Order: sequence, then structure tokens, then C-alpha cells
Amino acid sequence: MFRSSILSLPIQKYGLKINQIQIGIWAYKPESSPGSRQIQLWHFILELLRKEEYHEVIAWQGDYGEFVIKDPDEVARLWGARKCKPQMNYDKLSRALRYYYNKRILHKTKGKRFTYKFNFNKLVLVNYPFIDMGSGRVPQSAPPITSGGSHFRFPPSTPSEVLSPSEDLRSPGVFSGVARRMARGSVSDCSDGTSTNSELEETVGGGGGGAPGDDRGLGGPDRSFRGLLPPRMTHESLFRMYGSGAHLARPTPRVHSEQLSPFPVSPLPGPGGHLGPALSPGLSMTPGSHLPYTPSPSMSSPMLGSHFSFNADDMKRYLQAHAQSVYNYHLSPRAFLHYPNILIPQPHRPPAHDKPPAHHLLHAPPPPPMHLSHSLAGSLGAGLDDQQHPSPFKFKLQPPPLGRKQRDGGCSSSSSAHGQSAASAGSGRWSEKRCLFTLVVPSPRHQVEPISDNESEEVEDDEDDEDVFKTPATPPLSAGLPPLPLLSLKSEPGQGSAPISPGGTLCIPLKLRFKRRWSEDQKMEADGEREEAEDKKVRRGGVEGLGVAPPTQRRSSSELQRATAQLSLENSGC
DNA sequence: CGCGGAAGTG
DNA sequence: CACTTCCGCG
Repeated sequence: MFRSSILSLPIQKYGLKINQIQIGIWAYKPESSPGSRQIQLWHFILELLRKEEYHEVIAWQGDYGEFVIKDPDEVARLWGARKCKPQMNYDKLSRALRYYYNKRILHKTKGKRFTYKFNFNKLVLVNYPFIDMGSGRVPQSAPPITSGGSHFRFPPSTPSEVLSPSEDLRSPGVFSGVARRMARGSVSDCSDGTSTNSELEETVGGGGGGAPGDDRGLGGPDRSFRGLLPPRMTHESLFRMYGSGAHLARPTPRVHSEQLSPFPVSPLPGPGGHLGPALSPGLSMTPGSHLPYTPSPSMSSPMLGSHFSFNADDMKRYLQAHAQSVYNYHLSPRAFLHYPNILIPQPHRPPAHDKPPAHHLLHAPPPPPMHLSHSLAGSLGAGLDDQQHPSPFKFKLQPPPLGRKQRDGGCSSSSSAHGQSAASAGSGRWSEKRCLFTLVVPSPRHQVEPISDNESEEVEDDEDDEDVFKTPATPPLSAGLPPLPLLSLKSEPGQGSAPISPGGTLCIPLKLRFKRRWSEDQKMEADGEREEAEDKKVRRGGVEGLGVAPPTQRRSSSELQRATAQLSLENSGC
């Protein structure tokens, strides 16, 4: 079970509680059927958006993260094909999209027909390759490559809303064969027999007409990223984020670097692992650099057991992995943003110069070591303690906080207290997406400082992009944020004054950052909770209500997100 | 067109 | 869980 299942599992988010800090992390969840991973709609949308061939039906347009479904019926058809739901139509698809509102993955752009907007603030897209943005130029609306990394924050107590996970990571080598096969269509036959699905797949297969490159495009450095970086992102940023990450941990030996993900790679059959690691610009997969990643038990079997422990290094790797996961889009909203350490101060810039355009980055070999790790490490270590000691952290799995389920009832365990119980609730199975881990770490030093400063910060961001529109704007720096998720840097509120420079240079003293971050976090969390709770009518079912984590913890808590790999267009056979 | 509840599915 | 299906409401 393990292996196969794990591999194929989708990533899920797990909550980690570290020293009282809770972090949500996505992990794979054991789906029942290995082979049949289902692609998620938003991933699918993202895929379509990145393929030129579909620009006629759906494309980035408008604000950051905004896209327009130019041909609803076609998109629905494609989606239906992908899911083998011949009956799919825009009405249904839109319902699904609306369903994302609650998760805050998407928003509707009011006033614009068929126009939705991704909440990249909440999503962590790591290395989402914006390839082929059609004309080669990327719309401002297109997301940055790796936004994700930046935003990871410790999650509030209420994780409930977390988004979902990711998708497929695929490991190239191993699975590629499969993928190919799948792509080919073996899988393709939908029950209905409609050939519809083929479209995407074909593409994937390389055939399609069009766009071939994208997927596998790895080889081609190219296009893939051209354009991607949002104006605001700079190389530096990227580097900061991922740049140095030369060493990614590779979880599984077999997997190449791509595996950023902490968890075992998922075997998704994707169309050849196209994106492979290579793609991610940011990430470099440095070939030699893999750290000897030892698959810590924890990592390897997160899903399996309920308890495991790992040390700081693991953690780092883990985090890195997350950050770097190839293509991953993820979600946790605010998480990365607030994560203090994620950004790295300039000093660290990797050797690579910052060049202006991202492209270079992309192509460029992976920069040497990234700071990411450091940062993470730092965060963990420093944050928690001072250094990155290898001290082993222990994590206890807790039941996911989630909560929103109304119906089944679920699981709700969010807060700290009940970890285990929750687990049990989960029936032992990792079905739940998030599991909380209790990290036992010494010295959590940081408490939160009550800083009232931030203004609204991100709060708005997610929620409302609308605000952005609506608001007169002056949003503090925050406004900028949304757009620049990548680095997370939203500018700092208040004092920071140093918003991110266009060049992406962010220069904020770490301390400040920290502080701010914390405060922000707190705030966010607070808001977040509120939002979550109230936001959309909280739908959580019963249990959860109570469960919210105590404020105390919450603040500290943050989520980690990770995302994953690529989406594959192919369908899992229907 | 868009929203969101409710029930159903795998 | 993540939709899918159906549907009433505005």
C-alpha cells in the first residue's frame, strides 16, 4: 500500500504544529486509487491557461490572476472530457468554480463575464510555469512563477479553509512511462466514449497540435518561462526564494530532484513528466546537489503513521521541498506570505546577478545554493530557537482541523489539543488532508508581539481582491501584495517603506521583517480566522466550531504550503 | 449570468 | 474531499 498508494496520492495539506506553531502542510493523501488521481479544476484551469492552444478558450486577462473564459462551453467540454463527465457544461463547471470561492482559491471578477480571478495570495504556486503564454508575453494577469514560496505562513488555527492540494507531481523518470502511456490515450477512453477528452490529452501527448512543447518542454528552456515573471518579480526574488536552493532534498532517491516534495513522489502519470523539475526555473534541480535527503520516516510516511519525528534538517528539506516543488500550485493562502524567513535578505543573493528578466533565470542553471533552505531553516531554527540545530522535532499528527464539512461531519479537530483524537477520528486513515503534527520543540521564543501595526495587509488580499478594485486604494502596501505574491514580500507595511522595489529587491531588515511578519501573521490570522469563520458563512459542521485553536497558538501558527507538481492534462483513465 | 443550498458520487 | 447535478433565486 504504501508505496503505490503513496505515490499516487495527491498532496494534502498537513498541519504542523511546531512549538505551538501550527503549520499546514500539504501532503499526499492516500487516494484510494492510485492511478486515478483526479485533477482538480483549478489545476486544470491553470493548465489551460498556460497552454497556447487554449488561449482562445481561456486566457489570462485583466488583473493579476484574472482570467477569462472565452468559450465557456469549450472549457466545460474540456473539463468534462478530462473528468469523463460528458454532461459537463458551463453551468456545472461554474458551480465548481463557485465552490472555490469558499476555499478562496478563486473570486469572481464582478462585472466581467466569465472572468474569474485566482487568489494567488492564497495559493502557492511554485514554479508554475507559465509557458507559452501565447504570444510570448505574459499578461500581467499571469501568475508568477513561483509564487508560492513566498507565502507561507503559519497557519492560524483554523485551517479550515485551506485549499486543496495539489496535484500531481510527477516524477519523471519513473513514471514517465506511465504517463506517456496515459497520455497516449490509453487512458483516455471515457466511458461515454466521447472523444472529447482527447483534446487535452492529445496535447499532452505531444500531439496536439499545438503545443507541444509545453509539457515536455523541459528541454526547451524556453518558452516556458518567458514571460512569466510578473513585473514585480525579479530574479532576485526568485533567487531568494528558490535560488539557492540548490540542494533540494530529494525525497526519494529515485526521483530526481524534482521531487521537491517532501513526500514521496507521486507517480502521477503524467504526460511524461514533462515539467519536470527542470522546469522550474527557480528551482534548480541541481543535479549534484541533492542533499542526501534521507527520507525521514516522517516524510516518507507521513501518511502512514501518526507519529513521527524528524530533525531540523529534515524540516528544512521538507520545507524546501515544498517550496520548490515543481510546479506546484498550492494553496495555502497566506501562508507563505507571512512566513518570516522565507524571504531572504538581499545579502544573500546568489551569485547570479539579478538580472532583469526572469528568463534568464529560468534558463540559468540552478543557482547554487539557495537560501531558501536557509531561510526555512532559519525560520525554524532561528525562529524557534536560534539556530538550526539539528534538534529533532517531533511531530505528532493531529487531526486536521478542518472543519468545514457540513455533512459528514467530520473531522474537526483543529486545534491543538486533540491531536490524537482527531487522528483517530480520521479513522486512522489519512484521509484527511491535513493532519496536525505537534511539534515539540524547545524554545519557541518568539512570541508574538502585539503589534498593531499592520493595517490591513493582506487581509484584504485574499479576500478581496475586490477590494483592490473597489478600494480607493491606498492600501497600504498590502495592495501591492496581492500582485506580487511571489516573493512575498508584500511590502512591508508601515515602516518598511521598502516595498519591494520593482526590481524585486526587497530589502528589509530581517528583524523588521520578522517583526512585521509576525505581527502580520497575527493579524492575518486573526483576520483569517475571522474570515474563515465568517467569511463564507462558515459552513463548518459541528464539531469544529469549538475547535478553533486558541488564540495563543494561533498566532504562531502558520501554514506551510506546498504544492506540487504539475498538472497533467491527461486524464486518468476514466 | 451568477449565486449558493442540497443531495449525490466515487 | 472535490466536485457533479439539480435547482430556485435575483
